[in-house]
Amino acid sequence: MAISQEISYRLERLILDGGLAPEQKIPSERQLATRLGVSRAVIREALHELQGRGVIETRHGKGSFVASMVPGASELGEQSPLMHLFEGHPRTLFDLLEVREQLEGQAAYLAALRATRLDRHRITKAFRALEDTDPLRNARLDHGFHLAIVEASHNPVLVHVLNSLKNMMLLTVQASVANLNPREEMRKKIVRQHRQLYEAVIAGKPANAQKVAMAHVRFVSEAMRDMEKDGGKLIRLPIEQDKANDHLRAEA
Amino acid sequence: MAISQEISYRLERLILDGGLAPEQKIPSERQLATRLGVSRAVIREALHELQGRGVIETRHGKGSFVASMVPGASELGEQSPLMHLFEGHPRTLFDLLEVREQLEGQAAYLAALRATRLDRHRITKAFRALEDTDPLRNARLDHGFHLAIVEASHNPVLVHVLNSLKNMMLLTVQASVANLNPREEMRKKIVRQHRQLYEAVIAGKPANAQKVAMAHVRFVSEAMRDMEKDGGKLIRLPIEQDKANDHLRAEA
DNA sequence: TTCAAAAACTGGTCAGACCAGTGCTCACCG
DNA sequence: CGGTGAGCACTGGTCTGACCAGTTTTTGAA
Repeated sequence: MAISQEISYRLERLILDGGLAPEQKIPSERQLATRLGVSRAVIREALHELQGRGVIETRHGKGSFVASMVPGASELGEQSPLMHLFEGHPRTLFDLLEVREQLEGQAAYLAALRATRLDRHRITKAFRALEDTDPLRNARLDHGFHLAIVEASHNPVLVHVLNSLKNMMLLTVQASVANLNPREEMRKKIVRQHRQLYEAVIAGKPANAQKVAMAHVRFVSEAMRDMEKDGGKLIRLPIEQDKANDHLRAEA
Repeated sequence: MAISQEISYRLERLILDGGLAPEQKIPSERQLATRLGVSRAVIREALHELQGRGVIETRHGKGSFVASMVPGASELGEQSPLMHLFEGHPRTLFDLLEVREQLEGQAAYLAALRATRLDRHRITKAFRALEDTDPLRNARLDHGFHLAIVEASHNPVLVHVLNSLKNMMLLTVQASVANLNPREEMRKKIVRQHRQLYEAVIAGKPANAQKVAMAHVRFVSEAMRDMEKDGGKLIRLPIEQDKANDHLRAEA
């Protein structure tokens, strides 16, 4: 067994057993190296391993800290490993949308099923605002409308996951959504989809709401895909390899 | 962002996206360092991080390999169940399962649609292992089977989200299968569900695969709900201090 | 007393060296 | 001819010491 791994296990056990509390600071790399009688490189490798397991977090200039084991904030949140899957690969965007299609559908389904009076009131309010407002500036309202529905699903996990996915999307394609609406024809379709979704949820028709919500996401997704194509950028097919990483492969 | 982390994410994406198959060899540390224009230390840290996440395995003198999450070659010392030491809020557990039902269904759908020959091989291998093994000891195999399917969806976002959800579940209760299987009639049902799922995916029947996968998660979910009702608070592990590691703590 | 510069931390990266397993090659010996 | 073992060329594992880059503390001059 490699020393670096022995050390990572030792530290992990110490942390998980409660010897070190969450948020607590771990001794500096140089200190650990001295005390354990190994080089700093070994310590760094061990810490990276723990980092990979989500046991610790490391901050440049500050130190390493025991990660809070509550999965709420850091697990799927903004600092999620998912974020780093991007690297500007448009492929990931559509992977995201693919997942969102499913989850938005489920959210709509559950919302139609579980929405309370208060939920319906919120959804209605968001929908009215969306309809009455200048379509050129309604990105936020659009978000609010969908969020109201998701929250009406009364499933915190779903809310959280969808929120994370949406945040990640906004970081990459902020402009895209905005560019979608101005095209009159598309705007009308989207408005109609929203209305259908709204009515299905309020009317308490789960299956219908799900179908409409999924169609909505898929429509947006395909519109974006078309836009990408028109822009000259080619979208990679699902299973196609990423040639840019070819040099990472081992030779045969 | 640290370079070592960028590299680990880059490699991870390549692997999860199907660019590198399980058991496949990764270029040597020295090669990676040269090709990516960084020092070997950075490469080693990145690899350790991936190792921590279980994405790769490293063998002294041989090289690093994409981990086979599928049973077969990972005969090395079974990692003892890590934490699982929480007393969960059952509510969150079922919220999680609700979302998982949807996503596992989607994964199965996409897998049936997109699985390559290699994917089918891996899935088959995992399925065979699952069928041929002592049902009392197959939590890992069950996980491997489902994971093989999820990965065949070729959607890294889906892989990550489902993995996160599963990790969260582990914080609440131990793997469901371990608790469910001992009941003979349930075991048989689960086995049949697995077989149906397997056949649908291999046969390339997306809709069918999705339906079966969702039914499977729902079944497990309901079984757990019943168990809860029967008053079974699940696993709890003793917490043991390790005084021998006192010198690893930072001074107050 | 105030506050900005400097010092003293922290982690991040680099270079080159050497040790330790693994596996291939090829010349030597029976 | 057929082993077979020593050597060599790989692989990862560790060490050293240097320097860069953020963060916090100390310090000294205005």
